[in-house]
Amino acid sequence: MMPFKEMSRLDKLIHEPARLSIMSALEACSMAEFLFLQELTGLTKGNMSSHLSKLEKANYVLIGKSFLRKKIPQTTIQITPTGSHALTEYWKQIDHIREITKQWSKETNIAFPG
Amino acid sequence: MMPFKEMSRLDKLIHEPARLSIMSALEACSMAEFLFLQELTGLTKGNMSSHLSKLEKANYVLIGKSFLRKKIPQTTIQITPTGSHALTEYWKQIDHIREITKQWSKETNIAFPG
DNA sequence: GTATTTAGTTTATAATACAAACTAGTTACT
DNA sequence: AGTAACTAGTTTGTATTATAAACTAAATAC
Repeated sequence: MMPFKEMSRLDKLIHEPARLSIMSALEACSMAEFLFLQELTGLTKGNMSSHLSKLEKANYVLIGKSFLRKKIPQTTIQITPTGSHALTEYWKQIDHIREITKQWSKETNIAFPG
Repeated sequence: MMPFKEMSRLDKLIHEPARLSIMSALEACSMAEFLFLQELTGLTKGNMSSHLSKLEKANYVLIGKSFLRKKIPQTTIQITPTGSHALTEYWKQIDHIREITKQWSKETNIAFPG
């Protein structure tokens, strides 16, 4: 069993820490504002913006632009079913990797103890 | 509670999938040869070499060069206590993040149900 | 009417993952 | 003996990308 090749198949769009935090936050809220999300994650605006663009391009999030009282721009972000599924799969994959790594480790330590 | 900023503190040297697979493999074997490790991880030689250099510079692995029958070069790699500790901490951090995210998620869903 | 703030986007830079090209030595072939 | 091809890596170049700095557009303050 070769668990290690599995790691290279991790969804890199989600694996990146900034995006992992965005996706995790969005999974918890049904909808979030740009600035709220920024505060939660501690990212700069520029950073937030570009990461969100990537997530949007992959259809992991839905971005809506509206105006508060027809004046102040407000960007709201939601996770899509696709994104939610991808996040779930990501954690499943992490769990799977850890499990089979542990398993392989046990076998190997019998072969090469100490 | 703001779990999401924690993610940006993940040890990036370990987080990178290629290196995570190297470190996981090394944690299982007490010592591994370059080529064995390459086969396990599915990385190219160039890739292996540069990732190992980075891990060595951080003192996460110990690289030893010897010659088989005084002829064929053989590189052996071991994880160091520092590296082993870093890997353990990495998984701990992942667990912690997941846990507090789940917690935060629960709270948030009470505030914004549906 | 100018200055500052708000809510983002775009651009530029610095880091880095990756593979291709290279090195140094070994074995195979004729 | 001499050349070709293989082995075990390393170094170099390229392409991607994470990040922050600079910019935009509109609103409010003075």
